[in-house]
Amino acid sequence: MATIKDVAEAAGVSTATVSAVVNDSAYVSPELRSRVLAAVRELRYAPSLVARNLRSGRSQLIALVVADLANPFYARIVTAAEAAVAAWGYSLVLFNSDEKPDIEKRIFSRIRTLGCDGSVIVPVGAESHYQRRDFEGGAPVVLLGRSIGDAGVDTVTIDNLSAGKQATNYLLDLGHRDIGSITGPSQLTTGSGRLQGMLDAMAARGLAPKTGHVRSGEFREDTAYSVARDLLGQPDRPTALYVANGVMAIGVMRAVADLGLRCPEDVSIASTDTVAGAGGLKPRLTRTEHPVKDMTNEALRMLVDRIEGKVAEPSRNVVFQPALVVGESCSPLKSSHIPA
Amino acid sequence: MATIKDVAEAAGVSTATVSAVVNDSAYVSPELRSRVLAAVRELRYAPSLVARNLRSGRSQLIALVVADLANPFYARIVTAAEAAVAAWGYSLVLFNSDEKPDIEKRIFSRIRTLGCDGSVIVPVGAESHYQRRDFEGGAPVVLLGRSIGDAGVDTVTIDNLSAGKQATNYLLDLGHRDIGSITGPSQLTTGSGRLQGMLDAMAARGLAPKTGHVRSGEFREDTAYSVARDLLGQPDRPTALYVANGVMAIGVMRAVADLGLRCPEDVSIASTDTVAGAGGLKPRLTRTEHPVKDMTNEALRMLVDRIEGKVAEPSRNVVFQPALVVGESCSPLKSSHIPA
DNA sequence: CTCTCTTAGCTAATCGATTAGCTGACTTTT
DNA sequence: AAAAGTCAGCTAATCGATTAGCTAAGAGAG
Repeated sequence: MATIKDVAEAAGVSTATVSAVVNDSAYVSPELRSRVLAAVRELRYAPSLVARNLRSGRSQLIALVVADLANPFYARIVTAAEAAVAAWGYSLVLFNSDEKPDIEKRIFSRIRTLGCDGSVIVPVGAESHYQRRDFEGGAPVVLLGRSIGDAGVDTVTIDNLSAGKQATNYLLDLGHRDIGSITGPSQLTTGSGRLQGMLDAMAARGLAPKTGHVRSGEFREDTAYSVARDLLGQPDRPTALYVANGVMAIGVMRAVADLGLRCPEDVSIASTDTVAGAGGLKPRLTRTEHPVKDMTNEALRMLVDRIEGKVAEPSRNVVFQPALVVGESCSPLKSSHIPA
Repeated sequence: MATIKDVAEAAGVSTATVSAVVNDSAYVSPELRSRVLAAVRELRYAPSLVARNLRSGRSQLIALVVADLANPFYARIVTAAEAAVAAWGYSLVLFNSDEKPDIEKRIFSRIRTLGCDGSVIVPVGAESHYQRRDFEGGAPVVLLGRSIGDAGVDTVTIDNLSAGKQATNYLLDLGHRDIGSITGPSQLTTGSGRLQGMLDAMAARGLAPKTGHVRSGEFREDTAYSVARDLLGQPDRPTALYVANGVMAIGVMRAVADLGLRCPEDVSIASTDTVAGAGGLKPRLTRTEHPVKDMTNEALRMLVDRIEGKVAEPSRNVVFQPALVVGESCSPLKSSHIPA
């Protein structure tokens, strides 16, 4: 690789002049300018980002740390982030913390040594992990997707409460009163928040799920399957179910089919899904979806603002609203279901 | 960020000593060593990769360029690559060429200026794009997934011929003789290769598909749906179909259902799929799968070998074999199908 | 006691680019 | 004609780490 010195020598000028021509940062006479450009072409010179970075303290790199690359939700974040990062003129360095806080810690130090200009992180650790000191002296950070306690950093999250509310209200509007739920783990905000939203929606109409009609499916397909099978096999099964995520919805649909029930005729299913589609299920699911692309774009916009020093505020928290997407998995409550 | 100078000052030693301690590259007395380590911890010093880079000419970065991030196949490559790259002590810089040769070209120059130590590329351009001169003077490259003409670089590909053969042989072994195929675009090796394998397998038993029983589904679900619907709606429909990829298989299954046919009772379906599962279709598909993880690991092993100068050969081409995964979408030919 | 050998740790050059600040030629002003 | 001003282009410092080569102190030999 040719260096700026080679070019300077070939053109019979100083490196400063070459730099001025290449960056168009100072006036250079047409005579010298053309000699420099000729030498650049001749030697196929491309300025080394590494050297430029050392001087400027910038790396043009933005790190993205996701919790589980194999999960389609994060895969979509990666897709959106790559496009956004490229559009802002940076390159994307990708890390997978695999839901392990200790791996995440090692990644953080790696990001520091790489000199990344900033990072978008889907946090996996407990709140304590993200106290400001962890980022102190380092590059700006935006936390994406999962809400953790206020760590004094920018965050972009989803309104899980609203997701549960929207899906449940849809079922309520169809006339359902006996609604059950397959929930996620209560220690995750994605689990507890959505359930709380569902309960809030019902409470707003003076209702509450029957005892035993709210079960944890652990965000897992197999668990959701067995829990749903048990719940729907009972004589007083709910007429509708709110399922707190997409993989569980697949398990629930399987349970419905295996019990000889039909969806939506016998039971209405509404869910919250992080990504579109839930694997092309047969009756397309009525669900709330996360605006993954918008969220990711916003996270990167916030990050780039910080990197380029355009923001003064200490920390901003943007909350996105999920969107209700109506499929064919819900039907109005049939009169036969209405108790006498 | 603390620099090596700050640490040297704090510990009362020279920068050379700090470097020696940090890199364990020379003997340092326990006394000084501990003072240095204390200062490192105190100042949260992490050596700047940028500076180290400039000196060593290495960047510890490996670029991965995929053709379409939104495609689950490439998403799996990304997942496997991130893990492999991390295991080798590098970091992954991710690019999406979006199937566009001109974007790919820009990415190549970006990779050069970033000073990446090497790249794994899923090529999208025509052969001419990858002639050796494009990489000349640059870092080592391994082409992954798609085979292009011999460009003098290392490649890791899949045996598409074998994929078509294996799936078709399975159908033949079940007694099927009238087998049709929904193929991909013939200009792609993944399209033409798999079809050729299917034809070869039949020819090996003195058979050939009937006229009109081989149709192009363009690797698209909707096209595959309408083509399959047309093909299977005819009175002399084939008893079995070989579908050349996973998304098309979803379309075909939908067509089967919409025609009131049952799989595998009325028609057997075997496919080739790049990733596992094909979205959890109802009768699980019998298919050939790509060993994505193994392929990606091998590509990175080859790349790291080159980067670290362990290989002499001009170029190596590794071809992986697809694996047949038996599901429930194929059944033996029923006697009613056998012509009198 | 002097000379040589060893070696811990330091000084300073280096990687490639940017840029503050200087030089000297030329122009303008009085 | 001398002083002042302008500015194209150069010199050299700088970013942070590594490392060749040097220094000086201690050990061992004679």
